Amino acid sequence: MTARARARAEITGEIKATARRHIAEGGATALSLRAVARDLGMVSSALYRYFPSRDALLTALIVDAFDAVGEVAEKADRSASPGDAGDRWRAVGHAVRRWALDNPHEYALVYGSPVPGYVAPPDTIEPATRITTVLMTVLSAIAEESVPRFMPEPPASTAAELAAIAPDLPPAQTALGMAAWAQMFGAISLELFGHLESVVYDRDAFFDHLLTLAIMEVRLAP
Amino acid sequence: MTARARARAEITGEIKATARRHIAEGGATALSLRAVARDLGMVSSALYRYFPSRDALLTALIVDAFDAVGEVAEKADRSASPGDAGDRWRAVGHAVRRWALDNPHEYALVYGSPVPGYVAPPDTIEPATRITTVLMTVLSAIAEESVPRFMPEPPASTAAELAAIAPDLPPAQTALGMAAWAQMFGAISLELFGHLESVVYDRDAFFDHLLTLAIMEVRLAP
DNA sequence: AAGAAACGAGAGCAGTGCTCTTGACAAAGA
DNA sequence: TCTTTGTCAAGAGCACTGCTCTCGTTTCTT
Repeated sequence: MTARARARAEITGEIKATARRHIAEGGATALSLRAVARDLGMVSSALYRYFPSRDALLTALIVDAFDAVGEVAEKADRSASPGDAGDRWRAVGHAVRRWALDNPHEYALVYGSPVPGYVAPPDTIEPATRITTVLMTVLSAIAEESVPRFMPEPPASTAAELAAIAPDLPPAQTALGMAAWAQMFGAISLELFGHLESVVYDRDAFFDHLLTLAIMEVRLAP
Repeated sequence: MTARARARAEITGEIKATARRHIAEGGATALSLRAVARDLGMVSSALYRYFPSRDALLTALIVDAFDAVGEVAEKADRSASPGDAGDRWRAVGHAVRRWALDNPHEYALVYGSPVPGYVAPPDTIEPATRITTVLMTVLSAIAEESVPRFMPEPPASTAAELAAIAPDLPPAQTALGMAAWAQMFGAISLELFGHLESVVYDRDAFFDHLLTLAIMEVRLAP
């Protein structure tokens, strides 16, 4: 590796790092090539030697974000008890949520609304499958575990809040209602933001089935 | 109502209409006051007589979008069989999804990532509760209905696709897995994009309970 | 009818992405 | 070792953005 190639890799990394910093505190539209260049003590045009356009820089950051959330999920899965599929699921879920809360703008970058005019290049779909693989693996393990049928009660603090929301319903049922809500919302967002199109094709029927499942839980509550 | 007030209301409506049109085909960041003004045959500065800033115009559009999706939900609920809570739920779900697919950028405006630097003014929270009210009402009705316990099978087309995704699992279980996935994703997005903070306070415990519920379904499958 | 308020138009400021040209420097070939 | 070749930072410049200010003009209110 020549000195030039090394310098190039280093500068590319610095550009991505400061760009990520800017996005972290202002979101995607706050990403300004000139501002990044200013922070690095170079002139804006010099930046085009490393990224052909603003979108290209954004794409690189999106790929990194997909990779980051995928790694978070994999790590959480590994750190959970291998035999307990439920523990694995919850570990992954909490880890992904933690990452999302810590990096809200990066989460929005990959799971929020796509940047207008931006079309995901092929480079992004491979890192995107990383977390999908983890989730599918864990869910398969859960499906193969046979556990007694019971519907868990929410913990005391949650139960109190749920009682405040719907005083005339048992908290467990309200919790299932919010789960149904989250599920519906999540299904729409997954479909709309393009994380489903390569998996499910008859999305009308699929969504209808999901809606049915969502309220089955509510009915199973008591 | 004076002629001036009438003209003002009319022009305000035209501005919002063309702004909505621009957003529909380019997203929120494609909303340019100058472009809107150009389309209306006026100069950009004149537009500031009607909206004090770009964000104010965006806020008006967000309020309208919340109102639109709320009305869609209410209308769907009314058009369903009043006695069949499950039918009401599915009608609302399909209607909201339809609206989201028809108006993706407006959906992203209210349920996708918030525009950077944009903080939702108080005006937006009241229209935002409209759909929440509908969903809670329907879910309450579902909770009060007593129905036999059974886990519905996915329709044939969906079952085939699910079998392709996970060949070694029963399609019904794969469907429940994707429902769990959508639920987790939806819960994170709801929390992150600020549609939950005025409802749930101990979000850590709440999210943990949701995660548990999500996989209960998977376990209940066979 | 006179004053006040609202209005549209225009110029101008600071910022943006991006392109093109210029000169300096390093890496390889003769 | 000298020369060519390609890469690099820098600067000027274009078209665009949100926004502010000023200027006459129109409309409503008193």
